[in-house]
Amino acid sequence: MPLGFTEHEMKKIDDVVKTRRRVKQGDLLFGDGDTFTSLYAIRTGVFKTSVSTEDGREQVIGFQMAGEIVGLDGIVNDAHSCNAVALEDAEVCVMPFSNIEDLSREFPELQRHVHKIMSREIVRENKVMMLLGNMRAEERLAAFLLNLVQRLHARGFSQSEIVLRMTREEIGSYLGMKLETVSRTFSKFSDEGIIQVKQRYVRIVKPEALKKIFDLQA
Amino acid sequence: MPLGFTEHEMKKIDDVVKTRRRVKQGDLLFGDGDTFTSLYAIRTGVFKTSVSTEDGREQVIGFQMAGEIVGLDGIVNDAHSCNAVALEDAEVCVMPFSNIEDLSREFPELQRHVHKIMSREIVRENKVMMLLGNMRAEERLAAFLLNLVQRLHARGFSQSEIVLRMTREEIGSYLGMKLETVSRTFSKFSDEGIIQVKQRYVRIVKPEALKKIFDLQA
DNA sequence: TGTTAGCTTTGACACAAATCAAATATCAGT
DNA sequence: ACTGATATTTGATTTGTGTCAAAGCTAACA
Repeated sequence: MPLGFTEHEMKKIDDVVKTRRRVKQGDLLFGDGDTFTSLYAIRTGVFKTSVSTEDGREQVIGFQMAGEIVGLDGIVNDAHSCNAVALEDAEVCVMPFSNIEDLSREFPELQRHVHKIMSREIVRENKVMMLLGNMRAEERLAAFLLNLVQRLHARGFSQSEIVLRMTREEIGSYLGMKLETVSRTFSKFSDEGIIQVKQRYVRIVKPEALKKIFDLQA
Repeated sequence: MPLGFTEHEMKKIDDVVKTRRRVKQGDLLFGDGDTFTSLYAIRTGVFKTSVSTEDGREQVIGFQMAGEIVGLDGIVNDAHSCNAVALEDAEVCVMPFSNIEDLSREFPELQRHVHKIMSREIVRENKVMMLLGNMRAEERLAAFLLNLVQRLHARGFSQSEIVLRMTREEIGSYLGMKLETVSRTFSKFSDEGIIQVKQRYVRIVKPEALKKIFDLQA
């Protein structure tokens, strides 16, 4: 939440955020087609969001963690158009969107904050499109790992160690490649001494080498 | 613009939209890094929006036409993070974002409208991610063509005839494939009698066949 | 502590799309 | 209307990933 509010204002804003909901690992926070009522601020746990085709192919569109907002897809049609699944036991703040709209008419700071959140999501997706449209498998995985540690580090975790909450298949879906290719690319980075991998545990040994892969590669 | 306003309200809203700007073919409406001040509603002409890597690869992230809004990427950092280029001579309404924010605090209908526009863009990008991550060249081009005629038809143009405003390379960039592959796929559809192509002119002969390609394909 | 089910790794092979290359067509500007 | 620049098509070949298959690893549960 943004700064710059009086105590009284904070109180009103806090009210929007007071409802909590726990989501067990593997459970849906919301699903494609569900009626849209609220945005969700993740307090703990990691989620994946995904869309599916009729024939059953899944595309993971993002992995979200503490402090991030999910549910923005639902605003336009008053119904969600993707699935949000907890990858580990999680807790979210349920923020009824009508309350958000009411309050953000009252508080310009909050209004601006909401707009920035939506714009940030658009910009994030632009970057993913670049990744999916232009990059090769190694670049994609390098970008993915760097993005992940950076976000984890911003939340007080290690700069170099990651415990992945998602499977190779989910990583592959997000990055537009098959799980075998994800696995092979992990192995390749490991052979080159850039990372250490043991199943879900990844240690980034040479972050510069990863950066090099994904911005020097022609 | 949404309905349900009084005459007086309409007047105030119209004021936001009164500034016009002409953009010549090939010119930038805004570029990556430009200070963000306004959203732009396209009145005439077609734009492409794109992002680039340091090493010069371009990823087209969308083609926008009359009635669509560009510039949402700029809100989060008060600076644009993509380029918007006119693919033909165009005219836009310049809508200073601070005016939009002021007015949408006053008019809940407008506020809701702005939120929906941003959410719609998020949902659109989700679909593009599915396309880039999961589909094969033929499916991508089929989906692209169907999307294009559908939007053109909604604007009063033909259901079956398209004059492309973008090159094969720009289509390829958008769809995550090389221009040669775009050209070959056009030729293949043409050989199969699904479409007729002559350079930028495309006539969709069998729309069902295109639909079949992109939702029946395993 | 054994057993099962679900992940992950690795190998061999196939194939869709990229790359390289050349010919043709079209457009913009003089 | 000519001319150079740009866009498009098509062919030959290469290559990065996908596909299929099998074995190994891990974790959860009885």
